[in-house]
Formats: sequence, structure tokens, C-alpha cells
Amino acid sequence: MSFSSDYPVFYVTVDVVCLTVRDGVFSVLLAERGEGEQKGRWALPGGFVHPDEDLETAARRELEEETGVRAPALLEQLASYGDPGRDPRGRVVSVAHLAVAPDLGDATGGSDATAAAWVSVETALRKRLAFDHNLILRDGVARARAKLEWSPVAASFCPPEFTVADLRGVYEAVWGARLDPANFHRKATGARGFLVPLGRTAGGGRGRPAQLYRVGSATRIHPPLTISD
Amino acid sequence: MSFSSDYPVFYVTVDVVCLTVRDGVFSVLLAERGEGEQKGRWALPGGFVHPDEDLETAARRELEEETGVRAPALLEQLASYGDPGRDPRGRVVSVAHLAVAPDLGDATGGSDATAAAWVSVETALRKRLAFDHNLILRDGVARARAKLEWSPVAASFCPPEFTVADLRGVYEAVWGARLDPANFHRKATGARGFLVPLGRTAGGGRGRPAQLYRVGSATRIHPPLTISD
DNA sequence: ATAATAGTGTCTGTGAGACATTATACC
DNA sequence: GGTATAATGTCTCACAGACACTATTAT
Repeated sequence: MSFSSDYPVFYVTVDVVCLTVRDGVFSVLLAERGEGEQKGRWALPGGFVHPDEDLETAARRELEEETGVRAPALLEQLASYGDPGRDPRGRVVSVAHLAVAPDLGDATGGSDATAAAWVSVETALRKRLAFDHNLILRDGVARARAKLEWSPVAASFCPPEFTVADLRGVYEAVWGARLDPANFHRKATGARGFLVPLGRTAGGGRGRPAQLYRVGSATRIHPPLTISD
Repeated sequence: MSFSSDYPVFYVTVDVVCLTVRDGVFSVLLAERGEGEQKGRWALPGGFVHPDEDLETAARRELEEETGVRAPALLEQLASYGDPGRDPRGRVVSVAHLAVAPDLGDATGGSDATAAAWVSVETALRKRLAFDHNLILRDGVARARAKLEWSPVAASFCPPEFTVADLRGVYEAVWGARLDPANFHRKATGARGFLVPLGRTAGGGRGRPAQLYRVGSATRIHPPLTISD
């Protein structure tokens, strides 16, 4: 280091808003805090960035260590939270990330034996989470809802092969709205580069079997799937 | 502080991508670095966050100290940049901000006597800026271009009272595209809550005098002003 | 009058939403 | 056949883009 010793010093953490849809319920991954500050309170998974680690790597590592969730389909930076006093132990800036995963079943907890659980977003927002994690969660949820309109992020909530009805279920759960199946089908399959048909059908349903798709390479879906005004 | 002494320690800075439109040219505010690291190279204005200051306040302070620009019409967080090695002096995380200001005339430089100048975005992106500021600038420009579609941010590039032609000039400069004046007029004035007519006209132009407007209270413009496909 | 810019009208194509209709499975 | 879901077709309305046209100023 070549900074003089009177430069202000900070601690930097990452926190992860990890979202999924489980049985039609829009859910977020929470970890119960063990020993130390805010013990026993629920919080977003996260922790201190290591000295030689970039921010995204730290987010991925903390997510797995605290909750056992590996390799989410999407992980991107959300925003940073650095108000003085947001952590009573010192000056901590947290770089929050947004992760999206398909339904992975119950959370097992991570290698450091903290408890982890999927909680419905509605419930989580009503809880009193640790630090400023209510604010971070609100921002993450808002980002996810907005991104559904113009990005293929909905497919990140689904397994690699999925039906149009699966995808519609994601939109309905995240937006908390009912969508017309017929119009949704036409719009989703018509958005260029969004869905790639696999030529096979899904079994197990009650009616006519649905085509299977995988997500295409487009980074924006066009025209966007607008949430009804 | 109650962290044990072996927690990793970081320095936290803010950098500001401050954008404007000057005589039809989409421009960014750069500062020439004085003594110290990367001396003589152009950089985004920014600096270290003070111990008791929140991030947005720090961004506002650094912008004024280094360039003399006060109270931009918009200042919001952009993203954080924290790769190990992005600053050779130590582990520095920079929280970048996006600012938008109307044309303020030539930059005078700030109280600490560094040089500051408005540079066309095109030129700035071709320069080799300090640290990872080329990346930050790219991200800021992309954010601004995207926000024009659905937010009233274009008005932040204008003085408090402006004409529809002024506003169109912002879109054309930022997007680098020509827009049909007739259709733009209909869309801009038709977007609910975007423009508030003042009932007065602007003088000085060559043709029929244009109505003056101020920006409305809407946070999203609807329907959006889409950039032509 | 001419030029220049502001602002409106009109036409056409695309897409959204409502909803009817057909297709294909299980019971 | 009855029911459930997938997928397509049809109709109407709103809006985007192209562009003709009118309005109001300066020279």
C-alpha cells in the first residue's frame, strides 16, 4: 500500500438478493445470523470480500458458503449501500448483488452451519431483517420485476428446458398478476431470440402436452413483455 | 470499531460520470489528475469518501471540489468497481455515480486547482483515461442512453424552462440519431406527466416561436420514447 | 414573398388485449 | 365423451413512423 495512514479505511462486504419461484411463490433466500452482530435475525446471505477477490466472485462464494446455493443462472451487481451507521461495528460498504436461480428445493444451509431458507418475498419484506437488508431486498425485487419486461431473465428462474406455461408462471409470480395464456404464448414465442423450440414435448400435465424450449441468445427481448397498465 | 484487526481493509472512493449536451454535442466532464498516481492523465472527477459521509454526498462534494460543478439536476448511483489491481496503490472500491447537468458553460476547475473540461463523449471514449475510467464511462453512457427511453432524464440536460426542440436536441445528441420533429413533438407532449406547458413562448428563434415547458412530476414517461429499431 | 421552424392531421403497419376456436392429451 | 391445457385465429384499439399540411415568426 502506498496510501498515507490517515486515509479513511472501510470494510467492504457483499450481500446477495437470491430470488426464485417455488410452487408459484416468488421467494428469496435468507440466512439466519449466527454469533456476532444481529445474532438470530434473518439477513441476506453475504460477508466480507477477501483481499484478492473481485466483487462478483465474493458474492458467489458467500452465497454458496452460507446457503449451499451454487451457480445461480444469473448474478449481477445491484447497488452499493454505504450510509455511515448502517453497521454499528464500523464503516462498512456493502455491494449488493442480484441472483436468480431455478427452484432448487429446500435450502440446506452452508458449510458454516448457518441456517438458510427460502422465504416468500411478501413475508420477507414484512420481517425486520438485519442491517438495511429490507431496503436492499426492496431494490432487488424492483430490479427483477423491471427486468422481466425487456430481458430474458425469466428463463433464469426456470430449469434449462421449460414450457411456455412455466415461463408464464414466473411472470405471474414475480409480478403478482394474472396473464392471458393465449396472448402470453404469442408474445413470448414471437419475441425474436428469446425462446428456442426443442421439438419435444413435456409429459405429465393434464391437457395437451406443451412444447419444450430453451432460452435463446438474445440479451433483450423485443418487443418487450409489458406489464399491463 | 469492533472488527478484529485481521479483517481485510479497503479504501472507498466515488467517481462521477457527469454528462451534458453543449451545442448539440453529448459531453462528459473530465479532470486532469495533478500530483500522485496517474499524474497528467484525464480522469472522471472523484476521490475518497470521508469517514462520516454517505456515498451520494461524497460524489456531490468531489464533483464540486474538482470541477466547480454544483447541484447537477440528477445524481444517482451507477455501479461499483472493485477489481483487485484496479488501483496500483492498494485495494480501492469505487462507487461510480451518474450526474446530468444542463449546459453550464466552460468548466472552471475546482477549488483544488486541478484542470477540468467538458469533452465530447466520443472523444473521451477514445482517450486512455486513468484507472478503469473508460469502463465506468461506457457504463454511464449506456445507462443515460437507456434511461432516455422511459425516464424524464432528458429534462435534466435542459435549463428549467425549455422547448420541445431543446428536448429533441438532447435525444438526438445522446442517441446519435435524427428524430422526426413532428412525431417527437406528439410523443413528448402526449406522454402523461412528462411536460408541463407554461403558456409562454421562447423568443430568438428563426421560425414560429416554440412553447416553453417545464418538466412534470412523473418518474416514468408513458408510453416510452423508443429509440427507432 | 420566402425561408425557417412549430405544431397538427392523416395514413398505414404492428402489436396488445379480449376472446373464440382448434388441437391433443388424460380420465 | 368430458375436461383440461396448449396453441392459433380474429377482432379492435392504440400507437409508431412517414409525411403532407397548416401556423407563425424573421428577413
